[in-house]
Amino acid sequence: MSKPADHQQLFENALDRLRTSGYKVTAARRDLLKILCQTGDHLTSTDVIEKAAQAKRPIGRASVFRTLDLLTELGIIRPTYLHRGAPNYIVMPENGHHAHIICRDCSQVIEINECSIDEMIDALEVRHNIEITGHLLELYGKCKDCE
Amino acid sequence: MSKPADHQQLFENALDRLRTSGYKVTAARRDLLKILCQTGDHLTSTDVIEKAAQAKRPIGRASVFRTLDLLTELGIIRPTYLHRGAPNYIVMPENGHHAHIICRDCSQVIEINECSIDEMIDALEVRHNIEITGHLLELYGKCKDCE
DNA sequence: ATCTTATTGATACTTAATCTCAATTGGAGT
DNA sequence: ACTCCAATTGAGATTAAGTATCAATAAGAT
Repeated sequence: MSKPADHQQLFENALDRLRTSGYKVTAARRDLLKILCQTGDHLTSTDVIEKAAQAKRPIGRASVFRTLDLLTELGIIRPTYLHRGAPNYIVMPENGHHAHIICRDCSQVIEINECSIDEMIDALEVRHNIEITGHLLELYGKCKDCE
Repeated sequence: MSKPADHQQLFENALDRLRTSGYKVTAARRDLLKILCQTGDHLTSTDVIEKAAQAKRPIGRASVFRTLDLLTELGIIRPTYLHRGAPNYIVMPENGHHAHIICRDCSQVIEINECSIDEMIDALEVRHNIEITGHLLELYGKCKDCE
């Protein structure tokens, strides 16, 4: 079980992962990561493009998509489907665990911090001979407001 | 723990869910569901559009998108982001459980049938006062071929 | 068999994402 | 600090994905 990391921590860690993976830490990537970490979860690419365009040091459209792809590949962010249309991106913490509940009626998203599937993951690693480095658990249900 | 339902079972069950939700069981919806259930998981909308166009009784582009949206809303299918670009759709079984591992290197998808997070879900239902009807568990790692 | 309403398909349209290529920049090495 | 080179960027063109409109059709209730 782990506490949610604060924004600054997430940001620093993500930068490290970029660096140690051999990619350049450019102004565009730094600024974009800042946007993602500060704003919080569930931004669409359009959201990010908008924010990036309004920044003091604007980032181009193509670079936003490229960076989102790169960060996804590195496991730093993760696209997920909340509503129709474009994916929403979440920033994955260092331990790679993220879980939320989506209400099927109102699409409200409830973030979950307690997550105890570690034992199951251990078993899967052995059974499939694979090293698991992260997960996304999405739960679907009907929230109390929608009952 | 549950066995994976066979295609026919998935299909019949999905039709039932459509019907009991008050939607008409049209030829287009039936054919499209058949495509989804028979072909298996991880088709993109473009894949489905192609298959639907080649069928004996072709289904129009717009109807494919409409039906994919409807089936998603009903929890019968679920978009996920495996690679870049458009989402891939998976057909959710009656029990609403789906889990897979995605290799971060080669994007290979390993389906998982054993899934033991039921106790955890019970606890979450109580804690968040919500009824959970399904989940998607995505695990990220590096498969043996990519080590 | 009839009727009502949901659904469909064709087309036009909007929005999202990708490609290309010259200009720029991070950072390794000197 | 300075130089250099490959990685990265931005602008704009292009392609692909998804949506809207509306007359025609079909499901299924009576």
